[in-house]
Amino acid sequence: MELYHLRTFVTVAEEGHLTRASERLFTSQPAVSAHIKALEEELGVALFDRTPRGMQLTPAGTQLLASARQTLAAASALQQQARGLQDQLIGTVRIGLNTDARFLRLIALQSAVAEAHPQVALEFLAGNTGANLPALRAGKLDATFISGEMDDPAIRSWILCEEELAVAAPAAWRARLETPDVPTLADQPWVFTTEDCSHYGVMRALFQSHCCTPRKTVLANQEDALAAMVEGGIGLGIMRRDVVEAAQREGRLHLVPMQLPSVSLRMACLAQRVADPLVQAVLSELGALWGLDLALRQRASA
Amino acid sequence: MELYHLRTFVTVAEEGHLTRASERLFTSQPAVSAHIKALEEELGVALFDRTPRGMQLTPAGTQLLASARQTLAAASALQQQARGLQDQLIGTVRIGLNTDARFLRLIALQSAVAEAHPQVALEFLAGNTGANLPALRAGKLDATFISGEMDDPAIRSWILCEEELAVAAPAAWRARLETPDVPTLADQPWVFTTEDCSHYGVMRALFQSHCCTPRKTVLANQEDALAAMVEGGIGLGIMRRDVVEAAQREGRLHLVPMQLPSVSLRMACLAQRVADPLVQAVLSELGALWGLDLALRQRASA
DNA sequence: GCGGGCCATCGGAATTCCTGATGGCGCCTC
DNA sequence: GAGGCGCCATCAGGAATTCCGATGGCCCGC
Repeated sequence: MELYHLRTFVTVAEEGHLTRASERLFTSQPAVSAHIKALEEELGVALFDRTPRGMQLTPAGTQLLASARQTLAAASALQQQARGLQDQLIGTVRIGLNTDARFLRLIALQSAVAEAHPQVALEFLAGNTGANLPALRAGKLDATFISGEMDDPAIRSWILCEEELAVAAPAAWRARLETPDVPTLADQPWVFTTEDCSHYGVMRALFQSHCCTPRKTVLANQEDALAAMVEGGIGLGIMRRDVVEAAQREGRLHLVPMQLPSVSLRMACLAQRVADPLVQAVLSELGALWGLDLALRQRASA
Repeated sequence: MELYHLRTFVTVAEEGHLTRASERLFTSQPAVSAHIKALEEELGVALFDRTPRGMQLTPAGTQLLASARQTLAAASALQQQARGLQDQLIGTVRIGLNTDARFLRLIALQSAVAEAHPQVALEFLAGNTGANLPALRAGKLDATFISGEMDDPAIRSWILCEEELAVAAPAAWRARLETPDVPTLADQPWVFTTEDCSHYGVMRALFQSHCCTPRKTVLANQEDALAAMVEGGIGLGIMRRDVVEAAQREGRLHLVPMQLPSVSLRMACLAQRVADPLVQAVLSELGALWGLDLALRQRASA
């Protein structure tokens, strides 16, 4: 039995599904299946019941899950303690992104961290809110930018700023969208994001409050792709207001005059990693950049 | 970082010596070196100072040693908890031997365990007190028979019986050893055992109390080999009294008329494994065989 | 009855780990 | 001062383990 067996066990227990667990663990489904099989054989206990709908913890599996978490927590505590003992902080911090580098002030962050901790490497990993949270939970990210609300007690997050959103339309649609009402907008084709993206929630809330459903034309889970499709005339989309404004000035997009609620841009990490010196290093410099006091604090109010 | 890294770390810390640690871990010295190197690189901390005399824990290594032990203890607790949850006890118990199977009542033990726990396999691994204790500490044995005193708090042991010992001589030496005094015996050639064998301690104590030293002719660390050498006329040796008596009746050995102190035959296991259901299964059946009440008890008085 | 979802297995590839041999360094003895 | 020994680090090759894409079996829903 090794720690990777336990990580797999815990992840499968949380997902109830081998394929989803393999995605969180960034490995393949047969690998996850083999980990569980090997662990069950070594422990001599069935951890899961296999059902057509997925993996269901057995009573024994439920009892052992806590011990597995304790073992992983002890190992994690050792790693964190080690980082506190380093002469100079050494390591790599993998940070998930959910929007463009300039908006997130990544260059300044990189410089600040490099200045304060020469032996800490940052890895900026493109993603989106929907992919980043699972990767964070799976331990594949050390911290991540996300947008929207966050109420998972296993995750700590700090609000960096409020992202103001706007409805973007192809420049050619300007005339027919001077002062549209919501049903008129719903009747237009839309470029959707994935459901786990905060923009999607804003869009859905908008239409639900007017009892109508937008026509989904296409889906794009990257902001660049969404912007390109809107500019290309495929449909409407929700983007950050400052981006739409800049594009409108350049004649590439039309900003539909409508007020949308903002979403909170956050920096998030696992609650149990908050004390990790590597995470602290990033939070500290990020806080300085955004004029905030991030650190070992109560979780920001949702 | 996996659990085998931590096992290596703890063992090297205890031994202060890569080669000795590799022997305890039943692996090779380069493998142990690589484990430590990999762990130090991952943690970003030097765990040991390399000296010509061996590996010396750094201050950071000393601090992390406790965390490593906690992690291993948590993993071990999970495994024990799993065994308690098995429908039927499943597993293998590796038992170290230090004398012949008949004396240790192994056949009866095997039958009793098989009857009570059909899915528990016993592995009887030949050894001696000197090799068995390191193997037990290294986790390569689950339990072991040993002889002699035991004062290591990390090990629990139960006295099964007192082994009466006797000095055996080649049958041809009968005439010159009718009623020998100790200096006379010391002047004879002797077949030694290794120093970690309890018989060695008895022999040394005998001569030290008379201020003389026996002549070492040859060394044998297996009882069979020792018996063969004594029968072959190479020298004297200390053996179990019942074995010498049986051989004398058959004319193969001469039992030198002299009283020796007895040594305690014990069953030992790691203190932290006492609660392990597999170990409990063996102790329970063994206790029934020897008419004793072994189990979750205070350690037997030394 | 058919298609889809889910997990288990297989064979081959990739990666990791181990081992025997060997080298470098420091210390001790002659 | 030189040589030998002890100890750890490295190397190359082999062994073992793990991973992955493909595929099969079973169950469920339409």
